[in-house]
Amino acid sequence: MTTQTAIDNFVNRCRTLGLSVTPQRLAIFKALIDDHSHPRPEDIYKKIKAEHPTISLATIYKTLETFEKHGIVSVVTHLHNTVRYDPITEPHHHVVCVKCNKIIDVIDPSLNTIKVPEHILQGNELLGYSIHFNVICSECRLKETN
Amino acid sequence: MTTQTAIDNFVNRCRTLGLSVTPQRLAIFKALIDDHSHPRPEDIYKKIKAEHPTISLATIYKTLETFEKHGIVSVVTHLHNTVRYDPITEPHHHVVCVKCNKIIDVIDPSLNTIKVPEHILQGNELLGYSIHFNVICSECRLKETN
DNA sequence: TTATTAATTAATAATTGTTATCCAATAATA
DNA sequence: TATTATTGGATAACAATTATTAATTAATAA
Ligand SMILES: [Mn+2]
Ligand SMILES: [Mn+2]
Ligand SMILES: [Zn+2]
Ligand SMILES: [Zn+2]
Repeated sequence: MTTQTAIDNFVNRCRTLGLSVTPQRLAIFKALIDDHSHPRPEDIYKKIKAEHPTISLATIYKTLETFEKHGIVSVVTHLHNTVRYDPITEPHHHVVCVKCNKIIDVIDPSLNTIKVPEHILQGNELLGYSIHFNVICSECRLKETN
Repeated sequence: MTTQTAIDNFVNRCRTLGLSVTPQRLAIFKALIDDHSHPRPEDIYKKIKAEHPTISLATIYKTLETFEKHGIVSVVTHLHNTVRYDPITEPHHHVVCVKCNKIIDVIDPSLNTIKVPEHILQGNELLGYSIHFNVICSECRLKETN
C-alpha cells in the first residue's frame, strides 16, 4: 500500500467513524504511517513541530489514544505505564488484560519451542522470548458498558 | 521449592555475588517470592512498610534493579517506560533490545499459528498475542564494557 | 577490636511521562 | 445563521522514576 493510499484510507476511516479529519490528526497520522521505529508521543511531537509549531504534546497524546481506540494505530505493549516485577526468572509467558493491566503467568513448555526466525539471531544476542496474550479479562468484560 | 529454600538460595546467591544481605533486601525479596501478581515497586513498598516503616521507595527501586541485574528477579517487559506507537495494526511480533529499547518488527506468518492454551480462553476475550524477542542488539553489544 | 574504606540506605529534589482541566476555536447540524 | 458538539491549546496536576547527597552500616585490614 502506498502512503497516499494509506492516507486516503485514513480519511475514509475517520469519516465512517464520525471523527473529523483535522490538520493535526492528519499530521500525526502522516508522521506515523511510514515510521517503523515505534515512536513515542514525544518523538512524533518533535517530527511535527516544524509544520505545526503550535501543536501541544497533550494533543498528540489525546489523538494517539483516539487512534488506538479505533484501531487506526496500535501500541507495542499495554504494559508501558510502570515496571512489573516477577519472582520467576525461568522463561514463561503472560496473559495481560489490556483494560486493568492484570498479569497472569502462562507456564506451558510447549510454548518454549517456537522456531526463532534466523534474522533475529544475526548480530543480536537473544536472551529469550515471551508471549503476551492480550485479553479483556472476565472482570473487565463484566464492567464494560454494552 | 519451599519459601524457606528460596530464601536460603537468595542468601547464598547474594554472598556469591558479593552483595550484602541487608534487612531491606531480605524484606523486598520475601515480599516478592510468593507474590504472583507481578507487583509494581509501589505495591512492594506498601507491603513492606508495616515491618520497615523507614524504608524509602527509592530503596525499593534500586534494590529491584540490582536484583534484576543479577537475575534474582525478572521484569515482565523492558518496554515499561513509555508508550510506543505502531502504524501496523495487523498481528505481528517484535525484537526488543533490553538495553536501548529499540523495537524491530517481526512479520512472519508462521508465528501466528501458536496453539493458545485453553485456559486462557476461559472467561477472557482474547484480542491477540504478540511475541517479544528480547535481545541485546548488535550496537549495544559493541558498547558493552567487556 | 579498632580504624579505614566501601557499600548501602534514607531523605529529598528533580526529572520525565502522562492525564486532567478549562477555555477558545472549529466543525457539524438544524 | 444559530446552536450544539467536538476538538485543540495552554497549562496544571499527577504519577513514575531517577539523581543527589549525606548519614548509616557493613566489610576488611591493621
Ligand atoms: Mn510471570
Ligand atoms: Mn510493530
Ligand atoms: Zn481486566
Ligand atoms: Zn540496543
